[in-house]
Amino acid sequence: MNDSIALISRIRENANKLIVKYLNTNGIEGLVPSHGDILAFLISKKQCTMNELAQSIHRTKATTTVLVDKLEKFGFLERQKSVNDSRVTFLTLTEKGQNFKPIFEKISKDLIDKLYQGFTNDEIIAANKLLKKMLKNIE
Amino acid sequence: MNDSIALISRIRENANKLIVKYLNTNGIEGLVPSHGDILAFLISKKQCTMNELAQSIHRTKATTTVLVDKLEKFGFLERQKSVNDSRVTFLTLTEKGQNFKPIFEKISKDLIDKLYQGFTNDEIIAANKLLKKMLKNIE
DNA sequence: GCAGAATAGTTAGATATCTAACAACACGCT
DNA sequence: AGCGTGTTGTTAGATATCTAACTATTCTGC
Repeated sequence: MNDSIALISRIRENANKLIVKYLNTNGIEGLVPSHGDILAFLISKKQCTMNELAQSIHRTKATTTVLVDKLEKFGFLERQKSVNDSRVTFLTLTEKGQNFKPIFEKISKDLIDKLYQGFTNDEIIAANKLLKKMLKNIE
Repeated sequence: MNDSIALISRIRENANKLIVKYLNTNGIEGLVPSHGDILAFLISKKQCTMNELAQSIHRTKATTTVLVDKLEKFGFLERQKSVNDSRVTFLTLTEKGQNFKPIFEKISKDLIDKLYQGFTNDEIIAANKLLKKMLKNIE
């Protein structure tokens, strides 16, 4: 519907496909970028509530429930009820989930390398500055 | 999963929400950006096959069928079987669909204005150049 | 202590999107 | 003409994602 937006959409869709491809290459099938976002967040945060998680990955609580269900089923994370507030559920990575860290780092690097192939360092900085400015405009 | 990709994802998601909002504001409810892409393509192309359409909006044939079903149901476009090849279906806008043109133009303008608010002309040109370069890298 | 409001996470339903399979059709070669 | 291959658009099933509604729980003010 609009050239810039169309470009951005195409980049994102291709990036998502690439992420899924990299995940598969590293032996992780059936996951999508949002799953990756969750695992990445838990790698850095160690433990969080469903609410925190939903906010961090910019998804609704309902979507987060489904995403977490699958990760729990695959054995990447665990749920624990809070002892202070029984509405609250904490999430932590299992050992299997923690083993995701090196894979996550590799995929991130490969993705960036591919996205910015042929860019100078100045161009990379400029691109990110412009993207941040766009996002701020459209929030 | 990656800062630049995350930025791009956020921009795209916010842009899509804005498109839907603008569509609603202009009296068109129940449509999503892909519907808009279809109408825009038919505004410029007048008539096309399902295959051409699917390729132009970067969606699979299956998805395109569902999208077109809805637009046909809403009265924006019509299907006609080809007389030369009975597998082929041509799509054309109805009068209601053609009335979408000014709305489409307005939405496009509003969206760009918002995305590039506060940008110099050089920055806009630079942003698009960088985005094209990224897309080429990641295709 | 109680009532009303707010909150956390889940459930149900709808939808855009994909893959895979399919039926009908067209094409090219023998 | 017949056969094998390729093509078109649809159908079926799965899934991430949303909204809305919900239950159970917690919080706040009286």
